[in-house]
Amino acid sequence: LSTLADVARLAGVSTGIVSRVLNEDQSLRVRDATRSKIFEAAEKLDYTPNHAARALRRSRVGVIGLAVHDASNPLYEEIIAGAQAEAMSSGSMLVLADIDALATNEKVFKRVISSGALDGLVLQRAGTASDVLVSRIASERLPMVLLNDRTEAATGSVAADDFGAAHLATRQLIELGHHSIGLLRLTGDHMRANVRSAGWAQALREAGIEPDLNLVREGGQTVAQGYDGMVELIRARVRVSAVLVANVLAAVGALRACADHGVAVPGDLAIIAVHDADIAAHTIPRLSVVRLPLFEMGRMSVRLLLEQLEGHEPRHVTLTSPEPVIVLRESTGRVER
Amino acid sequence: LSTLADVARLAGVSTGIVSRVLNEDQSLRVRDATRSKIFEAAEKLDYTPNHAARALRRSRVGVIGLAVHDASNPLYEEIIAGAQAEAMSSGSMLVLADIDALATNEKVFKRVISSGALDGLVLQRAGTASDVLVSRIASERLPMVLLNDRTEAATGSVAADDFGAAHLATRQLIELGHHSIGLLRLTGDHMRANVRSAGWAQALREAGIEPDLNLVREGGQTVAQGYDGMVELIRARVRVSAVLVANVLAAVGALRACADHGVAVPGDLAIIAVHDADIAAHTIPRLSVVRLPLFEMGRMSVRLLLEQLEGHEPRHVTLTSPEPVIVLRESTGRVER
DNA sequence: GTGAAAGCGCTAACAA
DNA sequence: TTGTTAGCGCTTTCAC
Repeated sequence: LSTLADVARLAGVSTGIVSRVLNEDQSLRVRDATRSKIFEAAEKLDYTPNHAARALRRSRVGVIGLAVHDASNPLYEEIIAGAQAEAMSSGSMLVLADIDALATNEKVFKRVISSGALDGLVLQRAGTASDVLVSRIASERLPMVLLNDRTEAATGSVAADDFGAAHLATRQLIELGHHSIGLLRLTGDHMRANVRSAGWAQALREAGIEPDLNLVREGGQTVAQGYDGMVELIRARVRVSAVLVANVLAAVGALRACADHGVAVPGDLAIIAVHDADIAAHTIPRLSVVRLPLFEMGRMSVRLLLEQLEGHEPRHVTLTSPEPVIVLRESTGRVER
Repeated sequence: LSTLADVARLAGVSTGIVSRVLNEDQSLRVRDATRSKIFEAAEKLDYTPNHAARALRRSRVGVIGLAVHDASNPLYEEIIAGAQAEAMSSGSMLVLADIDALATNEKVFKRVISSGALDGLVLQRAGTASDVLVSRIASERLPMVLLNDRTEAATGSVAADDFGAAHLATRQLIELGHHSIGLLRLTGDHMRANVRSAGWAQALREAGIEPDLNLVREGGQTVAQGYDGMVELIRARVRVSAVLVANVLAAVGALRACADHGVAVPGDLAIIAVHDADIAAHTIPRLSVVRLPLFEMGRMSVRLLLEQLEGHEPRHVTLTSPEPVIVLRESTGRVER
């Protein structure tokens, strides 16, 4: 493979200018002829700068990490795509990691983090033990930004309008005529979970309904967890005519639980979920959901990280636009219109 | 952060031995005292070798890429986990990429590939245009191994027993008493697709049934594609009492299509799918599937890649154990027993 | 047993 | 406008 020196030799100049020309150094005045000689030579040799050498020299590798729980959750698809897009457009490479996998091997993780293999890290925490470990280790060595989770001041964060989404969904249920509205909340004590719960409560209060904690269960964020949560709720034999499920996948499981227990959806129980996904349009019945700007969130998270790498102070941004939007399908019953 | 030189200074030795001791160079005889001084110093300074410097020197970065279509497909979860595990245990880092995202930006992709940022690439192709582009570019610059897809000789490959899986599933259907058995095949003309189709055909022939191509449609590998495929099959008004769907997610969509068209599953139509996933146990009705050793496949793929990096010839391996296993749930009807 | 030194490919400060 | 040079942190050969 060809090196800078090869290009310089072929172009008949020194490596110094080749580097500066190829990197489009503005503060450089070159003869046009030289410039083109260099470009031609680079083209001819199919020159690509060596990653390691550049990283060593610049002490910046151009790689940023995105660590999530359960990377194959379809929800992350959009977040990842957004992050990917932003990373690409700034010439960086995005690498995906699973938080639990990272925590499994603390040794390796520490090495990766401390070795300068990454310039920074975007983290989607969920309050687990792995989270604590991973973010403690990472935060003392790398710039970080947190997704939907704003505990520390020293790291950036970006939050979607989780409150608004839950609020909107709940209000929709109320408008449909429901009074006893349950909640399958995200599992754990973290910002996303709490804020979505708060949106639910607030919407109820605004409608003059006192939120009833007996109608709340943990719904998690997987099909299986959603199933279990709904089963609990059904077994509790409380009066509910509608439920807000804080996560689509959980809602898929919840649907199954209803079917297993003879609860008709939407006849006996209306269901609406937070987040959209391919599958939500194909369940029986199809799921009504509220859609959040996940792509934007991914994009913003790496933008904030990049800012920090430029030396700016960490920022906290809450995405207010595009706004959460309701997608009405079958699980909330037919809309009269 | 501390460097090798720092450690050497603190231990009162030269960087040379520090490097060799820390890397456990066998061909080195050191005084035990020296060795411990070095370890202590490294410990004290919390020394971690710099990734870039080491990569530059060794011309090996310790990073291997895994590129798939649709990374958030739950099927990949297992493959990825397996690959991850193998990579970790050999001290490498696995980075995930989406083939279509890569193909989007040929420039960046080429740069990543040629810059030595990756030691090798594991690729899950599906016969798309992106695939062709990506694998052409990559194959001339990097060692590669293909998942379930064995076209070239110059790259390694690992295949699951797709034939066996499809064969097993189809035989199950036959044993259940079905004669008219349809197929929702994977979209595209690639090995996985063709081999699964072949397994279906072969099982039928063995039972004295001539495979009927009128009963075959494209089912793709997403919920939406499966939906469309099944709709086509239903609209064709052919006589089918059972269908093998080549992918679970597609089967989820197929279920929806049946519901939409008044086709009762398993009453009117039995369905069995290839691959298992969390969701298959939560659909209505629950999906019967055949499970393939995906984790093993991921693991083997990076093992083969690592072998190539050691200078061995590319190998092709077909995973025969563990064998495909049937998981009977509801979509094939109750098993008499 | 251990040290010295060269050099991987690149960038940036300084000279010319 | 271009060339020269030092050095990023590490590994490895060769000398002592």
